[in-house]
Amino acid sequence: MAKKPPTTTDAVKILHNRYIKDDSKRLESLKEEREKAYIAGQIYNLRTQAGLSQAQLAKLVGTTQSVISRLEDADYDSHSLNMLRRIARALHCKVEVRLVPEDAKLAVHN
Amino acid sequence: MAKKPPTTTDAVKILHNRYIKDDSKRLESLKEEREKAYIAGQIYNLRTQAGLSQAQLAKLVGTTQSVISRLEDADYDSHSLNMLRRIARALHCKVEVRLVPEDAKLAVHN
DNA sequence: ATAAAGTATCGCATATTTGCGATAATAATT
DNA sequence: AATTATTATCGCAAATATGCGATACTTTAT
Repeated sequence: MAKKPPTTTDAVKILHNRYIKDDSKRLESLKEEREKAYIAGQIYNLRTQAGLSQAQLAKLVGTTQSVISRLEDADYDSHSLNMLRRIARALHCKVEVRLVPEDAKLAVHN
Repeated sequence: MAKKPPTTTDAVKILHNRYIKDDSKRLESLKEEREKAYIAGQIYNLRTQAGLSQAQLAKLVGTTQSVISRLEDADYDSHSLNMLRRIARALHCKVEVRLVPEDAKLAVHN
């Protein structure tokens, strides 16, 4: 749906913003951007914490380095759940997908 | 990756098991099955709670009834995040994706 | 029981994602 | 600074998901 924006972003910066800096500014209409950047960041985090290079993770997943790089691109938003599950499996994780109401005063308990 | 199993399952039964019956039996190796069934269930729940038919939701999403039916099939596991986001938007939700460690003793607080 | 509304399933064209090599760009090491 | 390792990006073929009409099946209402 969304086209790849012109600028080249890297997940590291996004992660920095998310975890190191205080995220005081919450632009209302950017939830999706944040979410997809967050996915990229999760993959990056899990991979590096596991001490793996993109090439190494790629081998575990059964694909190539460039694919991993694409997944860690914060601008990339065309994930399939299958791919995410493959990544997750290689990193001993599971994928949780939740459709959470936007305007919920109180989230449904789990 | 996973092939569509032979049996025809419907999300309602899954939901019933999940919400009405007590889920005492937790088969260890079926987390993925449960997760993908859970996605189907979430869509079904949100749609019906919104008082929409599949055809009505389809129109909101910009697709057809059969596509919605496919998404609510508990056996369907080939989602794309883009499609999930479209569904979510139509139902005033947002999609949250988390890669959570399998063997975590304690989950990271939200 | 019939009709109507809703849902499931099939088939195939179209669109999108992945596979993957090649190469450029960065970062790390020596 | 020069290698070497790592990551980013491009291009296109192959695989997979969606679009969507048709139709069977199911449920609900009359």
